[in-house]
Amino acid sequence: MNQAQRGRPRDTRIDERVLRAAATLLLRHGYAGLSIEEVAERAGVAKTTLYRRWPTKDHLAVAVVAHLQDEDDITDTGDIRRDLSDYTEKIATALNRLRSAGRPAGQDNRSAGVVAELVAAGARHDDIGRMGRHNYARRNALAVALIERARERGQLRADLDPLVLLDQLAGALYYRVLITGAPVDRHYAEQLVATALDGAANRKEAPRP
Amino acid sequence: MNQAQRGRPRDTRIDERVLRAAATLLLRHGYAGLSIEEVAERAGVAKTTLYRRWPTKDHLAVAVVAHLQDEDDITDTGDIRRDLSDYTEKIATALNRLRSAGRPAGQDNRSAGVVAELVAAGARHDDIGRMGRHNYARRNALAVALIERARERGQLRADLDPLVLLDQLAGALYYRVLITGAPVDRHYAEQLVATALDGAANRKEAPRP
Amino acid sequence: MNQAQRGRPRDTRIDERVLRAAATLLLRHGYAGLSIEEVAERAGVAKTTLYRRWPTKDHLAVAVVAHLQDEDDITDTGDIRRDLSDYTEKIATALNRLRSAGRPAGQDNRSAGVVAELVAAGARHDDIGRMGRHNYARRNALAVALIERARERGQLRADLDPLVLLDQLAGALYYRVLITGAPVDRHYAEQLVATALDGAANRKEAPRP
Amino acid sequence: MNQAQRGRPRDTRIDERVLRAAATLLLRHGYAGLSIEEVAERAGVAKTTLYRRWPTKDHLAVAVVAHLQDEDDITDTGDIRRDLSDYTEKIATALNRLRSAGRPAGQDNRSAGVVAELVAAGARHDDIGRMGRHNYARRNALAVALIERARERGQLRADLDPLVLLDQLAGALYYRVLITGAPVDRHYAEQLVATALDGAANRKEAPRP
DNA sequence: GAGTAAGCGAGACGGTACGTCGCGTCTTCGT
DNA sequence: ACGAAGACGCGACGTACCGTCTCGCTTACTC
Repeated sequence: MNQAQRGRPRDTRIDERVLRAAATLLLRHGYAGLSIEEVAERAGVAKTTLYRRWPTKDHLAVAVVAHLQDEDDITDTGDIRRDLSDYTEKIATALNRLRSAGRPAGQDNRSAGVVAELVAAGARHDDIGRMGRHNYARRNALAVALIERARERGQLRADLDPLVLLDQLAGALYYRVLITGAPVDRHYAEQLVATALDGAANRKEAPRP
Repeated sequence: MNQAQRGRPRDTRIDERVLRAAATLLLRHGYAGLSIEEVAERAGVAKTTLYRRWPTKDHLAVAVVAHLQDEDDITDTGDIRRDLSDYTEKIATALNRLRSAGRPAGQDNRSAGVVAELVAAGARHDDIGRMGRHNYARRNALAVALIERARERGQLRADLDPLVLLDQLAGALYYRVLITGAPVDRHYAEQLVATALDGAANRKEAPRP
Repeated sequence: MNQAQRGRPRDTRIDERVLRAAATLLLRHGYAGLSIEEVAERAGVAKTTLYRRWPTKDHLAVAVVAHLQDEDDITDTGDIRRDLSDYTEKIATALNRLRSAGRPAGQDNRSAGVVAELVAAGARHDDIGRMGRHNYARRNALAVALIERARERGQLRADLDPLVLLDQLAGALYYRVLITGAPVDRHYAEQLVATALDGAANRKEAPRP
Repeated sequence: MNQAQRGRPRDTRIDERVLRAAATLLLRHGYAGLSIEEVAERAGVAKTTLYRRWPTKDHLAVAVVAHLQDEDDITDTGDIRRDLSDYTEKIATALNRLRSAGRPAGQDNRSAGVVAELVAAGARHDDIGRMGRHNYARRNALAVALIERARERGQLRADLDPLVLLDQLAGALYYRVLITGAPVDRHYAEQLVATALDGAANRKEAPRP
């Protein structure tokens, strides 16, 4: 059965207030600008209360970002080219949100760092890392299913490894956001999908004789 | 001509000693385990001397990694498939070095974090970010030239955007290392290149009707 | 009524431990030998805790000395000559304690410096200066009262300014300790009082005709 | 004979420039505001050059103040009351110069600290201490001679210890400047001398029965 | 409705590094 | 030698945040 409740129950409104305050700080001042001390003050909450829910600043930050990103689900229209473009664009949108949210204007490097710090957080704490990988696996599983169905319809090569294709799409986005700083948008998503599906090799001539 | 020398010249052996000490710490204990205080002590150097050369722990860390990675140049054998595989593998090797160096065994998450922290460092300090992007641009320029030559030889599509192809190759590697934690090796590099060149679409039938 | 207690109360034993450790260092190695870092270590206390109570090394040093000097009160026997000698001697004793405490032997210059550094501390920080002057004013007020009573008994001149007399007594002591390095003891105190009371002028002849 | 000169002779104009720069800093920002680094820069002189002349910041500071104070000599008019008042006032003037020089307005505590820091400097370095005491002894010797002559003229008690009288005069001044912060001026000097010469005791009645 | 177990606000505490400051020494070149 | 320039070692400073703790008070559920 349910564990009988003992003692005063947690005030659920607090989570909301804290996450909002933390999100503000995180997006405005980057990861370093997110200090537990200030979050507590802004949320009108004691530090103790914070630590009771998120054992670490890293955990809090992850929760903030998870809270920001609404679940994007995958649509299957039968047109794999379009479905993959949609999927890719959704990832791009989420990344862009983290990248530029709350920024005055121009290229916002700071928040690009937020993504990196989250990755680092995953490396610092096993549980965060596991959770992150689990989430990615879950998301990927849906995309893999999409690809499988297209393959069964004969739209994709029979020997294609779906994960490799996904690596190429999502990877390119992360690479741009994290490393080169180049922009990612709908157009880039489509270009990516086109290149990935049609191949870079020239098929007019014998690609491999 | 040469600027006349003013004052006592910097002791060049110090850079060497410091970078070595820092590299040891960074690879052994991850980014958090890299403390200026201890680097100074191990290198037998005053903390002020460190700060005179690297204004920040982030700057030092970047310098360390730059120092670790020997310049990988690109070879052009005429076989684009092989050249790209080599190039991709070189990146993978560099990433793996950061990932697992000094780790006892098994999957080493900690050092995956090093890459992430370096990215974050680039986001925290404009100068580091600029320098990083500049370096990537330089490396990419060589690869772009390689691709252009192959295209002129008729091996690649005329309408191919070389940068997109490179994003797909390098991006997939970074994605695996940073996000999913999957392994990257020679085999993966080849698989990546094959998928990218030949395309995911099934060409036996009409790819786009 | 009493302010309701908020938060964890300060651990009062810490003050004791810190002041003891600081006193040891101060008396043994002089002002320069008093380092917050080492006090913290010896007292088994975090540096932050120290700074929470004494915002500055100067503040700590003042607190240490204040803690060393037990309140010397003034006795009124009716014999002003004796009372002033006692008072003067008490000051001398306190100064000597600072001067020679913990010194191996011989003329101890170092600790003469402690007095000077405390004065300098009062000049560096307004709050310390104010507090110091306040304390001296309080002590002087008692002595002034003593003098007033003696004057009412007809033992002192009617037109005497008590503060001037006190300046002459205490000042001579500080002057010796700080400037000339000459010794101050009971005998000197009595000599001082005698000279001050009886005057330097020769009264056998008309001092001012 | 004189040691034959070897090498380039010292540039004598440098002392002047340095002392002026140092005096500015010392009077404007107090002892802590006197930094060798900045003195060197302002004087347009290398730090090395500074250290070749004054082995320590303390030594420099002492030199600065010594340079500021022009030698006050003692005048003997035959009127001991007036001579002592003059002497006392001269000391007061010198102290006031250190106390208020360069201050915007109001009571300037900072520079009161300069005096204290000089005393502390004397405690930190034996040679400074010795030199300081020597100077005071020299000055006092002149005053003692003055007093002796007055005593021989029958103006002062035969059993008077001249040094005690001087302690009372000079001490009171230093005490006010350093400790209580009270003002010292011509009027106070006269009051001091009067009290010291005539005595605090009431001579109308039997002072000591 | 008295007990009691937990939540909560507040703030002290230990700890770890950080980056800074100033001193006094040294090394190099040029005068 | 002296002088300018500036690197270097050293020692401490005061700060910032983290995450833990100890108070007193509040809010439920339970008996």
